This record gives sequence, structure tokens and C-alpha cells, in this order.
Amino acid sequence: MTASAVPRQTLTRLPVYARVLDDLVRRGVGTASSVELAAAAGVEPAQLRRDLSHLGSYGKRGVGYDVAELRAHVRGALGVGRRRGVVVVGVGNLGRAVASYAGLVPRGFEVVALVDVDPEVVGTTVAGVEVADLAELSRLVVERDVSLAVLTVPGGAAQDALDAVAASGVRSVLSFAPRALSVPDGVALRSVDVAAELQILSYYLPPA
Amino acid sequence: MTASAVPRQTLTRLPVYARVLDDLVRRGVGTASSVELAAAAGVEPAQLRRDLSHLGSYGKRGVGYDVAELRAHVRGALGVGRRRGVVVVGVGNLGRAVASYAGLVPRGFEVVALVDVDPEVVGTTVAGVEVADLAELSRLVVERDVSLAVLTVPGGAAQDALDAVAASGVRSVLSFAPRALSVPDGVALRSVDVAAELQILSYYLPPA
DNA sequence: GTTTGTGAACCGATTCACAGCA
DNA sequence: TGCTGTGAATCGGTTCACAAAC
Repeated sequence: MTASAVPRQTLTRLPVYARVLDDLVRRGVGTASSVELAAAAGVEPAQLRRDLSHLGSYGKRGVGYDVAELRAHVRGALGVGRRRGVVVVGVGNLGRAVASYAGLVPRGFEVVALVDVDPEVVGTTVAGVEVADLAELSRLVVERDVSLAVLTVPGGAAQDALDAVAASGVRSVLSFAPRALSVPDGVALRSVDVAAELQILSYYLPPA
Repeated sequence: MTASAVPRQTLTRLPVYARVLDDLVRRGVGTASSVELAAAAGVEPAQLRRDLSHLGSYGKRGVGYDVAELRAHVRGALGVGRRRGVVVVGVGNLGRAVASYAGLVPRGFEVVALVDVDPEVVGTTVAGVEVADLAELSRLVVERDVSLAVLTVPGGAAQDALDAVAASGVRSVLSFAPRALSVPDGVALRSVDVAAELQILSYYLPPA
């Protein structure tokens, strides 16, 4: 089962499974069935079994899954455990929040560079990292072994930021900008738009 | 075409269309074809036409869509334009970033309440709003007409926060907590997990 | 001629349901 | 017996392709 054979939707659930398995390992649970794992992950058992089948055949019929073994395989598929250098582009409120977010370190993500274009911000230190000018991006990516970028820039600056990040050699980008972005070849982009999420939720509110 | 007939996936694209239409109105464009709109939104023309067809039939064959009219219908479906009170639960770095996020106001979202459990934080003012104790939540929801909640609490506190928010009468919730949450009846929940997004992106990185 | 709106075909993902293995 | 892994059925959503409308 090659890596590229993992369906997109399955891929989005693997981090959830990884978290559930982390919990079970921490609690010393040795074995778990698809029913138990699915309940903890908030999905259907059949879906979880199908998802895991894309990684290989690691369960035992009549028994369930060995928690530690399965965890190793899920982590392996996601590349968890390997250190991943992250650059945060745009050091406003959101950029500072991402840079300070404690949830990244236990997953192997290390914010090793911050860049901005505002001279007021460049030179300041956030979460122990000095903010550099955007012009330094390419150098920092190489020197600090950056493999992921988080864009926390205003919408109007997002396309330029994405292009700059791509030119610097980073191939995986998470954007918080409320914009449809044209994605350079070979770059994987995921987007989060907080206002859009709230608008989607608004749909369900009473129109009154 | 009733409101509940809008498919989930279409719903997630409506905010994108709304933004594109905002731009066109601002630039004084009167009419646009599905090809033009789709290009700006980053989707296929057929998909855009299908999506819009769920809202009604607002295009003119041989001409395209009247930008202002279509915008009004898309906004209407999402309830944009109506003021929406928002409470931010958990005033850490991320909560402060959300409370200060300028992108919410133009979409009609107004952060009118902040709550936390930490006595160090309660009483401070963020983005012009005083942080209240979580115990005040129900009162604030009523007094300030809150219809949406954003959960920016640590993972371990998320389920309790969600339950408290639901008990206070808020029915639409956006969570940033890295947890699978059990959703109370009648509540719409959307989740954003930054570390999970980075893990998904990690999948595409070279394993070396 | 141009472009919408939509049946119909297609596609990927979910769920069912059970054969196969522990 | 109990539970996985997976064919087969199903479902929702996307894309095709064209008749209808302008």
C-alpha cells in the first residue's frame, strides 16, 4: 500500500486517530477494537477500519488492534516524530498566537523562524524567536531547515507571501488568509478562514 | 428551494462566493459569468452554477449573473448583514487573536463577550471588552445577544466549555481545541485543529 | 451567438454485511 | 466465538454536455 494511496478524507482523519492512540498509550491500554477507537475518534467503526486498511493490515481478527503498534504505523504515515521546522509569515495577533501555541511542540513542530514586513515588528522577539524581515526568508528556510510555512498575513498580502514562501523552497503551507490563492506548482496548501467558518455556522442560526 | 436543501459542501463554498462578489461590487462590476466567478473563487464553472442553483435561479442565460443581485441572495442564505454577537471562551493567545481579528467586523460578527476561568485574566480588557468569569456566561449570552461561540480553550477544557456554552443557549460553536467533542443536541459545531492541519501537510513532505 | 440550469454519467467516499481468520 | 478486512451496495457530490433562454 503506497503512501499516495491514502485517500484525501482518510488523511484528514489520521491526526484524530493519532491523538486517540496517544491517549490510549498514555493510559496503558494495550489493545482496542474498531468500535472503541471509532467511538473515541467520533467516527463509525466501519469507516475507521476502512481508513486503517489504507495503511496496511495491522489488526487481529477476534482481538482488535495493538494500540502501540497501530500508533507507530499511523505516526509513520504522517511523519510524526520527525522534527519539522515551521516559519510563521506575518507576526500580528494571529501569528503571535501560532508561534506561542503549545500544542505544536508535542507533535514535532518547531517554530524556528518568524518573518514580517513591518519595521516596527522586525527585530522584536516572540516566543523566543527574533522576527526577521521577509527578505531573509530564503536564507532562514535553508539555515533552519524549515519545511512548513504558516501564513498569518492580511488577505491582501497573502498571494505575495505564498509566492515568496514557495520561491524559498517550502512546499507545504497553511494559510489563515481569507482569500482564494493561486497555488504554485508542487506546493500543498491548506486554508483556514475563521470568518468563513462563522458564516457557515450562521447558516444554521434562526433567520429571525 | 428551502434553506436546508443547501448541501454541506456547497455551504462551505458560499462564503468564498460572498467574498468574490464583495470584490466585484467594490470594483463596480455589474455582471459576471459563471466562468469569471468560478475563476475568482478557485472552483470549476459547473460547480459554481450547481452551487448557485441550490439558492435559486438568479442568472440570465446568454448574459451571466447580476453581481449585486447575486450577492444579495448569497448573503441572504448565509445571514450575512445581520449582526451576530460572538463570545470567545478562553482568553489565551489564540482567544486574544480571535477577539482582535479585524476580519470579523466587516462580516457582521461582533465579539461582545470574553470569558475565562483564570482569575489572573478575568477583569482584564481585550479588544475593548472586559473578560468575565465563565460563570457569567449564561447572563452575558442573554444580555449581549450572543449567537455564536468560539472555543479557544486548552484541549482538556473543551468538552466542559462546549457543554457550558450549549447550556447557556448558544447553538453554533467554532472550536480550536484539538479534541473530538461530543456535541449536545441542537448544536452546530465546526472544528479547526492547527496541529492536525500541519500533520496533514506533513504527509506530503519527503520522508527523508 | 452566449451562458444558464440541470438531467445524466461519473467518481470518490461511506456504509453494509459477511467471509475469513484468530 | 469475536472482530477485522473488504467486496458490494449506496450515497453525496462533481463534472459532462446540452436543451432552454436570452
